[in-house]
Amino acid sequence: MLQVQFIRQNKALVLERLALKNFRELGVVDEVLDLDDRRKKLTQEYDDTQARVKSSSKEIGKLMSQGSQEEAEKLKAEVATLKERLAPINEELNATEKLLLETIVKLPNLPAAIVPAGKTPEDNVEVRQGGAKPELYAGAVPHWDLVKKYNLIDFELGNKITGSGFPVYTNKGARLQRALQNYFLDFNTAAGYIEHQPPLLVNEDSAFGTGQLPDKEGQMYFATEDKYYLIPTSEVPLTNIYRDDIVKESDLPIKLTGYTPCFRREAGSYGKDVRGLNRLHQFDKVEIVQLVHPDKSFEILDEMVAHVEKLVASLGLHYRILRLCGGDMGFASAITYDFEVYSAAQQKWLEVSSVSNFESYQTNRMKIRYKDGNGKTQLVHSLNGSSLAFPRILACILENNQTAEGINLPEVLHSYAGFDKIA
RNA sequence: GGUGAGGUGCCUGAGUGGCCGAAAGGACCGGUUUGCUAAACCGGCGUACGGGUCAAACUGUACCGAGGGUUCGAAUCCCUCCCUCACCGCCA
Repeated sequence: MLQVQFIRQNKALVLERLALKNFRELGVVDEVLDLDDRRKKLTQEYDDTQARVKSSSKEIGKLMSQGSQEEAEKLKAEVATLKERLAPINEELNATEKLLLETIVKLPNLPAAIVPAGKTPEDNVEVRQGGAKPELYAGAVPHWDLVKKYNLIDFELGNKITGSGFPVYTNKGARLQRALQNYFLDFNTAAGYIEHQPPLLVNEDSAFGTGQLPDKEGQMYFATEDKYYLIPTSEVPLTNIYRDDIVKESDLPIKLTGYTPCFRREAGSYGKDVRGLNRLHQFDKVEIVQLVHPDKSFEILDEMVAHVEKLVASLGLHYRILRLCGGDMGFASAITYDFEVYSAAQQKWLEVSSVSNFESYQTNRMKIRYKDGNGKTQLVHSLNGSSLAFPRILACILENNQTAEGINLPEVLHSYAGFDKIA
């Protein structure tokens, strides 16, 4: 969430940036400031009164030990009066703080200066393309036909066991998943990311920390009995590792990577966009997360983009990198680059990675800080990116490398998969 | 799931109603000193939200798992919840 202090000092900028993100309820900004004023005033009042209660209480103790019962009783009566005043102040203060929090979390992060204006994906700016556009042979088909033909994925079986969007990977399809996992993780750890295997269910605090709560409950599966959320991405448990911590400045940057299944309800999605592997309720992803010094986050964002680009390129896929416009960015992000790979058989671009700088938006929620040279506590910046999400990568690998004789795997996967061709 | 014990600062650990934001030791930071890959000594060393200040200094309040209660006063007493550990049960 945004910092009140920052909003107070940069109100005009905040309003302008929020508008770029197509955030309409600009009145929320004033609400936040009013509530914060009120909070301060009540805090002052409460603290002053409480200070008097405390000093009187000490006095009472002294009087009693001196045997001055009468004096003590008089003071007790005074304290009782003060405490009567204290209760309603405290109640109002708590209510105000709660409302302030509920209000300020409605504000999305401010888009960075270089974020393009716009409302829809059409307004995203293409930064660059890479890889060769695949030429398919005449008999080429989409991946949902290929996986059937070669027995790689059974969607119907997933329907039977669970429901739609929960595919069963079989034979070389399953093995390929395992290959992707190992390849991606090795690629990330080679770049200094520390591998983690986090829980797949998280508590409410964690879901709040990365910005899934409030408001996005509907996107997550929820285990009601224990009040745990199934993670929509490993970003959630990975970033929350450092929740409420003050890390050493010298420990930055902290680089994490992890493989997990991801669970998304994706309520309301339908049609050709969700065909085959294009959109699933359960899918696999390797994530990279960094916690960094605030002065470095944009530099590191570029590094992370370059890192993911190398990975995508190594798979021989035709890709493009988009800088998302204000309207298409996530709620918590200050700037996001999307990676899309080209599916020749579907003749469309498929998003496979999203790399974002959240600046202090998440860390302010999670209270992830470091001490600067002056001993002052500062928020670190958080970033993350997919490196990579499996299903669409898999779809493109299958589709783009199909021949009349079978599917040729990208060379980097040969040793991981244990085979180089699906036939 | 059952029974028992317990949750105190970065760590260990003392503290059963006022003198406790909290002993002591360790770690860490700064300094002094000793001619040796280190020791000794001195000092510092929580967080949050206010006030104050150019910034500090300084200062108020809260926090000893969380929330509530008793009391003039709570780390200390009571209640609820959460968590940890041990043993038993069950089990990958």
